[in-house]
Amino acid sequence: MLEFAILGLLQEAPMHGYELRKELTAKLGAIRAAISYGTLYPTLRRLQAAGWITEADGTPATAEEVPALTSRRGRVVYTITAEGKERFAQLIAQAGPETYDDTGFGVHFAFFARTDQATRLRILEGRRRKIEERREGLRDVLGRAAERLDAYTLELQRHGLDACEREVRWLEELIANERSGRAPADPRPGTAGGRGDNDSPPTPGTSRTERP
Amino acid sequence: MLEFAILGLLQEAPMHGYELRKELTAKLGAIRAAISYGTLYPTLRRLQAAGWITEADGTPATAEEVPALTSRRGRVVYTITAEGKERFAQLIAQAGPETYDDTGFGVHFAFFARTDQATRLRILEGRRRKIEERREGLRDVLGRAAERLDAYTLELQRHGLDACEREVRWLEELIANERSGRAPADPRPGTAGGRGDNDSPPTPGTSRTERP
DNA sequence: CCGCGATGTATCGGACCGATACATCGCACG
DNA sequence: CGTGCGATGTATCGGTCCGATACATCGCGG
Repeated sequence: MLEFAILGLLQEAPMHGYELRKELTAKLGAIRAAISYGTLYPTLRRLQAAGWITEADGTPATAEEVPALTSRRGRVVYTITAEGKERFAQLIAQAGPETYDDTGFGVHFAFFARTDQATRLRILEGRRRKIEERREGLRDVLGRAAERLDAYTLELQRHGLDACEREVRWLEELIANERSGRAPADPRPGTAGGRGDNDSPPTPGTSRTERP
Repeated sequence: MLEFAILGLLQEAPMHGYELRKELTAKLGAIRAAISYGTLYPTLRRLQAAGWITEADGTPATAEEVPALTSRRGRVVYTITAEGKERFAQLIAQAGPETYDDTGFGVHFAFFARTDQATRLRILEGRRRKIEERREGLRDVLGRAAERLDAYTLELQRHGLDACEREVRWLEELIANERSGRAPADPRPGTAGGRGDNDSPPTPGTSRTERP
């Protein structure tokens, strides 16, 4: 999961670890807490060993260029390689059941702008399926086993059920939008959006079309 | 976390591993997927080593009928000990910041029926605080960094923000109920509940008052 | 009588977290 | 002028938990 996110982020710009974590937090703040360095740095080394990213010292390696108003100390800047981009595309294409759990889905969704429409649809529908199953499980418990559980546990289930129903509806909307080729959260024309500025094109292609 | 849940469940009845997992799934289905056996069994052994649970063979031990080869594998039934109950109470009393993240909060909440009111209140307020912080972070990103992010990422943040606001409201209700001594999800008298049967007393004491 | 799904116990590699350590930089405050 | 302090930055370690896998028993229908 983290591997996927790093590969995705480094395609926007080369970064060092600390920066990577901040960007990760900004992008994934809705679905998970800040990533731990205890995970980040070992993962970076793993990706580097696999040849998917390369390490470049932050200090002016190319002689006099970039006087660097900051840092003499080794800030290690990572850059994604061609193999890394390929790996990222492969991870998207392979997106399977593990993509449907909470974290996996969120991370993949955050990089939908780099995902082709067919895969987006597949992931959204897989996620919906999974949430529907969870919802049915909760309904079962609330219906059949209600008297076995205490009031607090029941309240927890109710809250969870509500969240499930809400997410299913959200996914339905996204799926409908996806099928009609609109951008996410782009209401069908005629409904006032409320929020004025919505740039970002209808995200038509967005596929990353590697060109060697 | 799992340790806490096991100790809590075994106070209701002795169980073997498989059963424990099913009960765990029923009770925590709203907040997390089924627990893995790769976690459950090692944890059970750890708890046993610590003296908090004891192992008892499920089959009646008829003398020296020891399984020489592939004979009847005993279902291992675990029972909580007095030390285990004490440990559970201690875990509740110590409930700190780790209790405020998604999983930690959910698990503790599921055992609120075994938690004294003061601690319930403390946990609910800590959780609310944490969600409020997450909410502010999301508002920040949506406000300040919106143009840096693509439409999908923004949609994810909006959905997350909505979930945060919803959870804060839910927590407010629970806190208000808690302060007034009502049971959870017990609307103030006068509002029709819609759901007919709501047994479970107002959960007045519910404290487990260990008596040495 | 055979297969098959539910029940049941168990291990192993790997992902990820939280605490901790340490070093540099800019700057506010005395 | 220096001094401490918060942000930046890299790194390790122990521990929790997951997912895949393996294996054994039981009841049931075909």
